[in-house]
Amino acid sequence: MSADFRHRFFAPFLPDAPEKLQAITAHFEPVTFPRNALILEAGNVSNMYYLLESGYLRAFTMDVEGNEVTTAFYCPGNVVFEPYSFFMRAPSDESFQAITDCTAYQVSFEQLNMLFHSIPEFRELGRGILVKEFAAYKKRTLALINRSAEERYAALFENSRELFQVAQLKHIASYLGITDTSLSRIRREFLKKNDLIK
Amino acid sequence: MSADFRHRFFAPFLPDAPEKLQAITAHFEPVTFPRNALILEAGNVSNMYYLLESGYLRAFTMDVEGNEVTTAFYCPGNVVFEPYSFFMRAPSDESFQAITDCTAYQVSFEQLNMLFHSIPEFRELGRGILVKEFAAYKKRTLALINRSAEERYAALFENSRELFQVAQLKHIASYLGITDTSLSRIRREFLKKNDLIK
DNA sequence: TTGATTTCTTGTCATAAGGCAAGTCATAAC
DNA sequence: GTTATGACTTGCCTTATGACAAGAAATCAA
Repeated sequence: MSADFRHRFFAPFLPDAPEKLQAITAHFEPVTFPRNALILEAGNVSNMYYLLESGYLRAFTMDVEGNEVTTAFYCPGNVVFEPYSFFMRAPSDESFQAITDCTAYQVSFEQLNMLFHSIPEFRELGRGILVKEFAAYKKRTLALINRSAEERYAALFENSRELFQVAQLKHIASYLGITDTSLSRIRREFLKKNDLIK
Repeated sequence: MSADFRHRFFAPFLPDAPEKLQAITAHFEPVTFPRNALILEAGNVSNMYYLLESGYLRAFTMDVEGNEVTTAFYCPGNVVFEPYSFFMRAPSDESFQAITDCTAYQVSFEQLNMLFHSIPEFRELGRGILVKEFAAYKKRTLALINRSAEERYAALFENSRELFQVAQLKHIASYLGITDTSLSRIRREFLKKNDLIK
């Protein structure tokens, strides 16, 4: 049978410690966000750590000219938090926004820290999540240096087609490091090449 | 008086626990690297965590076409390690290379983990270093999206002029996301504009 | 010293992507 | 319905950067 999402998420990391698993999942409480909701606003301290069960989110920040730049997309199954603001208790440069209705589980900084202190395996898991996020970010930004915009578009498209049905073109564009105008043209060529035109 | 580098590095984080400070610094042993030495080779597991006391290092990886891309420069005072490989015990995608003779202090994964388990303050410090590295990386790569190559060059130049006297142009170029040809031209224009021509 | 190798510069040309503005289309507000 | 607003497309032109190749300068080896 399928336990709830929290349980399915953490169980593989604690196969032999059901009481610890229970202690952890009990602290992640369900929460929902309507489409367009701001989950975290830049300038505030990120105080919640989320497991995204369904729906899509994006992170964005403002560049020096005041333009929004989407820095991340979050898909179902992802962990959502801003590491620096969350752990250093500092104002966030980034905002999080729901791009569809979402369901998630959340835990506060205080609760998470308490769990880290009391459950070494959970501490290790938390660090693993952080370093995996970092590695994924490095890998993604490497493409900004050595792949063309069309290649970056194709990679994102293959990785998450559903995202393209819910995210705005301008958000995808700034995530890929190009303008919405360019993305519109790239998309046209891409669909033409791949005979995906409706 | 000035204690050694390890002590100066860690003392501000443990002002009230000299015995813990001593336990930590005792596990960081001095090491030197000659210019051009490969400190970590891609494919191997990163097993050492370094505090760089003097000299400069770079991290690099290979892109899909087999070109070297410099992903980071490390200056005196920096912490040097590859988080994913180090903590996940996985082969590294990146290599580290000394670009000058260097002196550093190193601690192994086993020793660091032991210290993390036994000294909660050190654990917090370790996490702080990791999230600061991540935040710095995010900030730097954001410039790849919204700043021109010349602006990225100027920022790096201001941030670390000494680096420009020791790092090769092609390494700086791939770090900035441009070719060495373009960097050569950008540098010429930059020096002209700023009346820095010798 | 000499030659070999690497590093850096410069020229010519091609191209990816941006800036700007107009136009279409869909959606929400009234 | 009509209008207003935002989302996306397209055209025209500019520009930053890349590709390639030749030459200059620096470094290293013998």
